[in-house]
Amino acid sequence: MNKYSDNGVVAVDGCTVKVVDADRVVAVRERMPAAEDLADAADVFGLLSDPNRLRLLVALLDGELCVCDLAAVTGQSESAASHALRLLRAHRIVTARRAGRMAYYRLADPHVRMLLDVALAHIEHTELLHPERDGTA
Amino acid sequence: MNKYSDNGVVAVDGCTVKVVDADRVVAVRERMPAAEDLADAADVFGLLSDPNRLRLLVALLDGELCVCDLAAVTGQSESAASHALRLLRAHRIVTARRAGRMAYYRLADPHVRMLLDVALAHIEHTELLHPERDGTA
DNA sequence: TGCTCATATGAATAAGTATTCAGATAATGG
DNA sequence: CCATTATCTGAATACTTATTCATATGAGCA
Repeated sequence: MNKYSDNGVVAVDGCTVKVVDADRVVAVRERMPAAEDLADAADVFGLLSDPNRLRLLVALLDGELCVCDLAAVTGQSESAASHALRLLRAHRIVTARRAGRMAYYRLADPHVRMLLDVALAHIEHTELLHPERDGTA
Repeated sequence: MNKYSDNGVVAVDGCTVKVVDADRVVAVRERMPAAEDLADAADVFGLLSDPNRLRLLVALLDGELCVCDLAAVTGQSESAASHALRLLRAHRIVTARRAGRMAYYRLADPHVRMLLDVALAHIEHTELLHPERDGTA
């Protein structure tokens, strides 16, 4: 038995809160990542939560592309693409290489690449289960 | 050589758009998942993009918890937790089991579990690189 | 030098989203 | 039953975010 009992109270931010399984609450709280780390992770997920940004990143999985090609691939205006790319660049998810007046963007974050791979794998998997959706655009 | 040339135009939604590498634009567009699938994936990422929801899901990685324990673990009001859980439930990311007046929630989506695992692995990895942040809440 | 094109930016609007509070529902114990 | 407790819900507020349009920057080219 622990110093906390089930069906008791737990101290949260100084004040006490009623809980059902106090031991597990304490244990899970101890395993919870730091607030700052969770905020960072949430930010990354947030950047992936927009269909247009997601399209941009999927397009970049195979290698770099310039802004106008990215706009064409993702079906958005070049201005919208540029805004989106700026956001992604600010979070170091993509990097830009300038060649004359063109800017070539590429995926810079292997962690994001993994998340994209998981998402795409899931999409393909559901395609197999539910082939009523056409996989191409 | 393809029917499209580099530095040409590509048809997008009926109207033509200037591109630099027309072949790649066409190729990438063909590999792009369906809009609906991308929207679904973006939705899932969006659900993971809030720190409080992320905390809820991380807490559920080890098994089910009731609403008041989830509120305690994640440091939010029970009302806020309930709202968040409702959203997650609506998207079938968690499921609820009722036992009397308590509701026990659990992670229901293995795909989301994978995404959480990737995110947590990344957090732990950066912890090792930058130990200035304390891993516990 | 002046013109055009690729990209970037700012500001404004519009749309979406989180959080809170008050109250509703429904189950338990007395 | 009545009071209490756990959870849920709706509506209001405040906040964040996407999208657009107009314009700026800056490179190549005539």
